[in-house]
Amino acid sequence: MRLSTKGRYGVKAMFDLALHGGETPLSLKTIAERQEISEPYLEQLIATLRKAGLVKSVRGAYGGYLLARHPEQITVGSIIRSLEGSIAPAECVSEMDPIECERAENCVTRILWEKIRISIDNVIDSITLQDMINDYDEMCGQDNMYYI
Amino acid sequence: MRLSTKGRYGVKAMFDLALHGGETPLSLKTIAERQEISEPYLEQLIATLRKAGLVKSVRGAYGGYLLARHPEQITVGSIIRSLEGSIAPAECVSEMDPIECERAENCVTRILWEKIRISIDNVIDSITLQDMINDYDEMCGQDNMYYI
DNA sequence: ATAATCTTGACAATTTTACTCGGGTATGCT
DNA sequence: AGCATACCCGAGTAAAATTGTCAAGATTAT
Ligand code: FES
Ligand code: FES
Repeated sequence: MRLSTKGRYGVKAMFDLALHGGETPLSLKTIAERQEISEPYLEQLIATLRKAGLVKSVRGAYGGYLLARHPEQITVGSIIRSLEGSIAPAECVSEMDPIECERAENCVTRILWEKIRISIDNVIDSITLQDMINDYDEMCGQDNMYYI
Repeated sequence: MRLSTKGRYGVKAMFDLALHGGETPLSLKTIAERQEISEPYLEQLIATLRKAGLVKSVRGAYGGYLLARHPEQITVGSIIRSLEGSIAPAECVSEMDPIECERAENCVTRILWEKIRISIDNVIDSITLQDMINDYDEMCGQDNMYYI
């Protein structure tokens, strides 16, 4: 039940965009260096995020990436789901491509996997990038340092 | 965020023991056939469950496995955790072997992973094998058939 | 023009998963 | 005692997923 680096890096990159981004785009290089992610790898991930409509890209010199929406309108659920697919403990309870098991209608464990999936969904869909920024501000509020 | 077959088969096997087991032990072969799991593979898994103190074994002819405790005293959390390790979305928030990331004290995503982990823990620790049996009874209550 | 940057697709190393296999050990039954 | 039925243990292995790398092209500010 570990999230792969795709999902983890993706959230980190999106958080970086939410924290340091604004009107002017952030280059991939900047994000990759600050979050310590391999640049060519992040390239792949952010391409997925772009296709999912979570970031906008600006090509050419001084280009880069911008959040497609405001931080309070982007949930970590949408980020993780776009990079990892449905976060289902078993394929048969996936929202996107529910591969049916045989004997599915009589399967008790299926009920269990569904409960777990729903619980995860509830958490990740209820947390937005803005919530993370708030956590962040609270975390380094006293000394007013600018971490990461 | 998919559970591996270890966790899934483990829960299935334990549920089988809870449903069909009793005073006399169930042989590995019986469980493996009923749940459609490779017998030598299940052998590995149940060895882990035995070491975790979730099942007792009876060696020799007419031997097999028994639940170590009553179904209402065994949570699916304990089963999954013994087979898969801590169900942490990132290593740094694992309960068992929390491999610290660098910059951990300033990491915002860590708060997120922790929230996810806690939510999963809450679900799987609140569901026992007895709960699954109840779900099962309810599921095939009308026609009184004995599935699986 | 040119440098910076995104875009795309293919490729490769490493790790994990999901098993298999072979032989050993304990126990009930006849 | 001897045999069949089980559990017990450790090694090995093929396939899949993960985690990247790399090269060449397209776009745009300056
Ligand atoms: S595990 Fe998929 S229906 Fe039972
Ligand atoms: S991801 Fe582990 S501390 Fe940030």
